[in-house]
Amino acid sequence: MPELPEVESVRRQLEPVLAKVQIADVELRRPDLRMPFPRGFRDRLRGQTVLALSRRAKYLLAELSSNDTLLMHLGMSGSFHVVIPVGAENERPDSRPDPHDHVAFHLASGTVVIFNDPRRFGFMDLLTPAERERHLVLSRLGPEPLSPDFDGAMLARACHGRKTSLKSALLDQRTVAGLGNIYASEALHVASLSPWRRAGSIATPSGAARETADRLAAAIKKVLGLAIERVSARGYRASRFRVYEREGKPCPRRTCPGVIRRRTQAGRSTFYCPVCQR
DNA sequence: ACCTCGACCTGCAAGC
DNA sequence: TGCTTGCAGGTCGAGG
Repeated sequence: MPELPEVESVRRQLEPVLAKVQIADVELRRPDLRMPFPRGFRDRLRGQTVLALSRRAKYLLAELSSNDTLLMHLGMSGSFHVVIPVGAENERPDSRPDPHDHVAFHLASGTVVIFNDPRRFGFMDLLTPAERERHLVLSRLGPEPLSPDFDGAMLARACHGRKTSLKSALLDQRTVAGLGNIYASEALHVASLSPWRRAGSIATPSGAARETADRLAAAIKKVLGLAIERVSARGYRASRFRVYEREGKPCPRRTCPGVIRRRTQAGRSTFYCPVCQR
């Protein structure tokens, strides 16, 4: 489920459970997810204390007392759940273990943190400080959209000269980090911008497009900020979307007579209002 | 260098 | 009921 808001919500839930706690053991129930677990994964984690749990784009980073970083990605279907130890009388001997519970972190407190991922598009990696420093993906990620220094000027710079569509540019993690298929569509609707518009068109040298880039940057912040609140309050999916999965429904913009459409763009569904998004 | 496409893997809903 | 098909919120590598 995870775009930036869902990952941030997971981080907030997990942080108090993991931070300052020692990992007693790690159980790997299969050798790989999207890619194999690194060699020595278990041994390098055992006995480590998690100093902090942070997020960059859609990645979770657990800083360890060894100075290594446990890098985790939820892929398309990854989730964590926390199992707090209870008395043996509460055990359910008849319950089958979930076959998609792939990793179990046994904490010194007795709490167990389980990683579940049916599609196995997620992954975990263990990085030394040097590896983290020059990590090919991390080092190329674009700005954090919710950081104060992300603004229209920054977005315009990232889109300058690009011939791909605005939607594709937003999905490209080097442009802005953390948007996915849902919130890219949502942000474009808030900003009244067509998903098919050329990305470079919001960055003309004349500065005429500057207002457009500002509007889009503000829309991204708004959509993500709101989604974090909703996801954290109500659980996973941020319940109501403006356009996503709303094909055939009226455009939510007051006074707009449009009807939401869905079209495939770069192999993925794009939802938009053909009337007010230009 | 840039961009698009297919592949990765499972589960679920719709259609026949 | 059971089969097949298409679709799903992410990323990466091959190829144009």
